[in-house]
Amino acid sequence: MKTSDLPADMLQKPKAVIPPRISNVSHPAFSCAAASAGACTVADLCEGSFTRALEHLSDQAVVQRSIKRGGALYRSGDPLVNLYLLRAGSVKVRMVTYGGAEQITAFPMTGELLGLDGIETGIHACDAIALEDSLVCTLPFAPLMAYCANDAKALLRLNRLIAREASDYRRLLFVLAGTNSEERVASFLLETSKQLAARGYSSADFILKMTRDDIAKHLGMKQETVSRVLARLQTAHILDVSRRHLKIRDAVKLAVIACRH
Amino acid sequence: MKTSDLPADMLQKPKAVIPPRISNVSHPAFSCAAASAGACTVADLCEGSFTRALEHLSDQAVVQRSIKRGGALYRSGDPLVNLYLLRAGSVKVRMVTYGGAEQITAFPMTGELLGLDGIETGIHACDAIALEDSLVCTLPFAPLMAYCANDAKALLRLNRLIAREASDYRRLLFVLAGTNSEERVASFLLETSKQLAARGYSSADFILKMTRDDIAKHLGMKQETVSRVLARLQTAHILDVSRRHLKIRDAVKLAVIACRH
DNA sequence: CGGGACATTGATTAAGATCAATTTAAGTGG
DNA sequence: CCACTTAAATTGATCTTAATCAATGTCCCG
Repeated sequence: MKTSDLPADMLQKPKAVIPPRISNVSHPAFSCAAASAGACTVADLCEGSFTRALEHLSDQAVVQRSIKRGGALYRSGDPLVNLYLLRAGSVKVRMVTYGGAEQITAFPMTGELLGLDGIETGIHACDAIALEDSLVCTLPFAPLMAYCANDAKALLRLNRLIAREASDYRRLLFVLAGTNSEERVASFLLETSKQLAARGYSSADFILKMTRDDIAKHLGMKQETVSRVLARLQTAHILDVSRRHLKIRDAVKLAVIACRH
Repeated sequence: MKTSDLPADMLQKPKAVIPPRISNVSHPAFSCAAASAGACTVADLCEGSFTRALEHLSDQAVVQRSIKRGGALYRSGDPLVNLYLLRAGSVKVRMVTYGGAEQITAFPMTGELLGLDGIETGIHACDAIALEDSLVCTLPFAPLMAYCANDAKALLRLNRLIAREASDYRRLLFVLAGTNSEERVASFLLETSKQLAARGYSSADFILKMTRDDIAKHLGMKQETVSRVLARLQTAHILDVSRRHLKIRDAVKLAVIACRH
């Protein structure tokens, strides 16, 4: 599984649904920068049996799909048909109550697997909304399962991917239940920074793809509080904030704040 | 899959690790009251293929294990060897930070499947601590997976069970991120009430197995606040509270409170 | 019938929500 | 290209909620 040199920002000018250029070796689902940088959620699946599973699938149905900024990859209530591998762009995954309250459960980035929230019931429990024009590979769920049944390693890996979602929520649970607003924002920023670094981007200088309100709805706080915390961290020379553009000036102090409780 | 008439409270005087009495039809893993009442997490697995999987397994390794109140079924850091079906008693599942902060992720009751937090990495991420003397059936994980590979329906069911954990956390996330202390306690009580009802117990008059502090550590608040909220609900004639003994006097009002946000 | 864990209750403080007013940036269409 | 429109972000003043600190009460369990 070597990587292609497909640019990470190929979506700046999204081009319809064009079949991806396939480099000499790699499967379209894995010709992403994230995989090469080791940040792909499914990266450890890239070698060996899971790759074969996907190649098997690709004979019939692995296609790409582009989603415009603000558009939905899937919505709560949709039947689970596919899982999706995020190839470019970024997404928010959210639940919405009848009352309109919104909880953002995750901000997946390139290389991550989307759609697992549909597995429990066969119906998606969340909305997946693009934060910018994005591109995914479609992984039909039923054939994927069928393949895994014939491949013990792939099966274990699939199960681990599903279990990973619970792990992620468990961590977020901890943050929401046990920390104050400053710690929440700090750990969110560190997490984002780490994820970007794993994808080959700067860990200290980046653009947030989501609004303050999105961050607030992820961390269980209000947008005003997010703003104020960022302002405070700026004053303390820990961050440079200019709207969505963020520079981490003192990652150590930020980590200390994140781990205080 | 009919049920046996094994008493639900058989653990009041726990008897060593004695092989279960097997009724004429049922598998030991399913001779629990919860399964008969339809409250078993794995209940929909009880019929058909999954039962065969477990019968297959029982030839080799399905054993029961008892845990004393306060004892650990498994601990964070333990390798995943078994999943466990809770047959009697109750449990808290928790994470603990280096700093000693504790987050209780769930209070499983009879019929629920334990140990899924070990699947992602092969190492358990949580502690499972008995809130009272309890009894579990041991389900060796590796053979279970091996069996599922041969049975497409069982495989899907296993995956759904794993995904269910994420669903539960997602719901809790919502509560922690979006509601005040009164709403949190109200939804916790309603949830508990519902689960008990599903197991054939009274939904309006029950004994909590956990301390106020456990509830607090589940809901992201302080024990004093839990106490005060309960007192307020008592004053409002919605509850009758006497330490762990709880009566729900007005389930409708309680539900209104739980859904306010 | 102690002793210790658990629970309740009160007084005070601090953190974050809420309400409200600007400011800033980014599109959009003439 | 500029004026106009609008979504997003910031900032301030005030209010509410729950945390904190502290004392007391009570029920099991050995």
